[in-house]
Amino acid sequence: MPATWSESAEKAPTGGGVGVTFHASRSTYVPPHLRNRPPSASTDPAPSAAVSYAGTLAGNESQGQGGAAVGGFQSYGPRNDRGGGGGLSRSGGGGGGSAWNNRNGGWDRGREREANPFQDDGVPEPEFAVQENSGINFDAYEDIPVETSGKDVPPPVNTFAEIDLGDTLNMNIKRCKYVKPTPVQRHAIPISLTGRDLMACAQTGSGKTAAFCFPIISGIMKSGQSAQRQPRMPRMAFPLALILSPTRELSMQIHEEAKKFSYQTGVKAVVAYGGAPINQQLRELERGVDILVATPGRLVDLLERARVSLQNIRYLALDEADRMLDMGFEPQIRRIVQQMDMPPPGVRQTLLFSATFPKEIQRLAADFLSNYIFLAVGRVGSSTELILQRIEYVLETDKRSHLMDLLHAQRANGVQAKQALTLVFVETKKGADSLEHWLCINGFPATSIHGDRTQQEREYALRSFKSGKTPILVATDVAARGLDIPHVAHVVNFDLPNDIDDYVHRIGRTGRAGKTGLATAFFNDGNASLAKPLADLMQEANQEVPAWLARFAARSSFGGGRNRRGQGGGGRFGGRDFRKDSSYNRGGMDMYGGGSNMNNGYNHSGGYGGGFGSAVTSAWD
DNA sequence: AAAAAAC
Repeated sequence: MPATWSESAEKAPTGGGVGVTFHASRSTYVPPHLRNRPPSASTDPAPSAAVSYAGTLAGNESQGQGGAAVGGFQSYGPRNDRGGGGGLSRSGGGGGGSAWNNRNGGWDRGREREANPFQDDGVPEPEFAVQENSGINFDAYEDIPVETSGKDVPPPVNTFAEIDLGDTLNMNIKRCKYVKPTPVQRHAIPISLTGRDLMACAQTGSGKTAAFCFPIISGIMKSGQSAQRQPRMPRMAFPLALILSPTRELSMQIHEEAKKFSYQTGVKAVVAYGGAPINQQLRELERGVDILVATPGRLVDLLERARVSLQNIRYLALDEADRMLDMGFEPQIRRIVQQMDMPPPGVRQTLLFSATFPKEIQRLAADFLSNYIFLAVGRVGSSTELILQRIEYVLETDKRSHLMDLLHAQRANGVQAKQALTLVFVETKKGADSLEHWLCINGFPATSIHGDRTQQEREYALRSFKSGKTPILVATDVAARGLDIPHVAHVVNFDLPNDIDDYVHRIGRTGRAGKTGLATAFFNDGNASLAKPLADLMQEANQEVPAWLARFAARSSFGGGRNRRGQGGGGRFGGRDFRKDSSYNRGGMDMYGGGSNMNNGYNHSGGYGGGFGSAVTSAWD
């Protein structure tokens, strides 16, 4: 899928009816040998998508809940421009093979041809994209403040031309329609190219994936070691780079991006994640892999089967790094990074990226880094000002009817509103199922994504949402982080999360690439512990804080509710390196080290009873 | 207390 920046840049100069060219370039034909292939097992985005779409045309939503397109949403019905037979008449640059130069094609076996990743993103542009004419709002990113710390920080660059990434990579950057580096790329790429370890906090959707992929691809190309095999162990893969992410769909997305960036460079990216047949992934790995994108569980499986060795790893990247190191994931990550055959910090290069980075997680992360540079791009109120945040007091029993009011209003609001994709977050998997069902029986075209659905169902739901076929997606936190879904105009926090960082990531699914977005949250007494950090967040983002919420905040913070978003009087800068805390200089890494209350002005909020009450989340989503 | 992540 296109990075949001590239996509916007592409649309900007052409204005009005650009989406049309997109449509013309979509391959719609499904070659016979690819029909009925399970989408989840495929590493080729184009054919897998086509397969699913064939299914879409034939039947209903996977849940079998009919009546989806009933009340007023007819415009989202099955697209009929799919069978147009225009598959070959691709316009635009990119060169290279056609969409069905598939690796499994018999005539091509052995010397496989690299599928052109620019040809088809796997998901057709929604119909309403035709009407979309908003260009990227570069101005919104011009004055983003940046903080770096660490020894000998290389200076940022202003253009891609200033960076020696190599001709092929530069061509791919052009193919992606990247005009100039985003703020995080301007800083992170030079740092990574000098071989330094990096902890980077940057807004999602601002080109984070490219920021760690470009230096990795470039470095592998320069080393001339791509696609190494070990003749003595032909069945074991020896990747040079490992990119870990917390969800399967995010790993898929990173892999799609990595394939674009590495097109015709000779650098091979492979993805491995659970819920999908392992055999196809094993075959891909056997063919050679430079960049392995994976979720932790499947990778551990592959390591235990001795099908992957990490001994040649020169680059380790953790996307959503704070999530990867939180309680749920940390043991697995430690096992992969510290207890297998991966080279230690200082030998490998380690790159950590996230939009949020609580101090206690920064502390953990230091174990994986060597002499690293801390980078924070973004300021409270800069990026999030693009998202209009609305908090409404809604009793648990009223949530459904209130949601229906919102959706009706949206529907009645004319063309603009109809174009919107709406992402609804709930707390539990059961809640997701039940809300999806309720929406469907009430005539709203909804689907859902959560961890109890099969991988096939998850991927199908996401595609159906992205394409606009099912413009309402009910999701658990599986969809909260990293996913780049163009055209999400409205995020509804039907249930608020307990952690303010999760809220930040959730609302960040809208308002991307300089566009504006709307985020509505249903708040009630059950969310009291979130009142204070939520009110602080909104204030810092120049949002209007309802008086009743401010009262809630005053009450709950008084009770010592632990919230991590500290409060630094006034325009506190979002990014902060935990090494600047005095506690760090004591050398001891004890959790409640003596100095932790003395950091610069953070601790006068009510919630610091636990020593880390003051910990601050870094840059913003 | 929930979600995610292997079979």
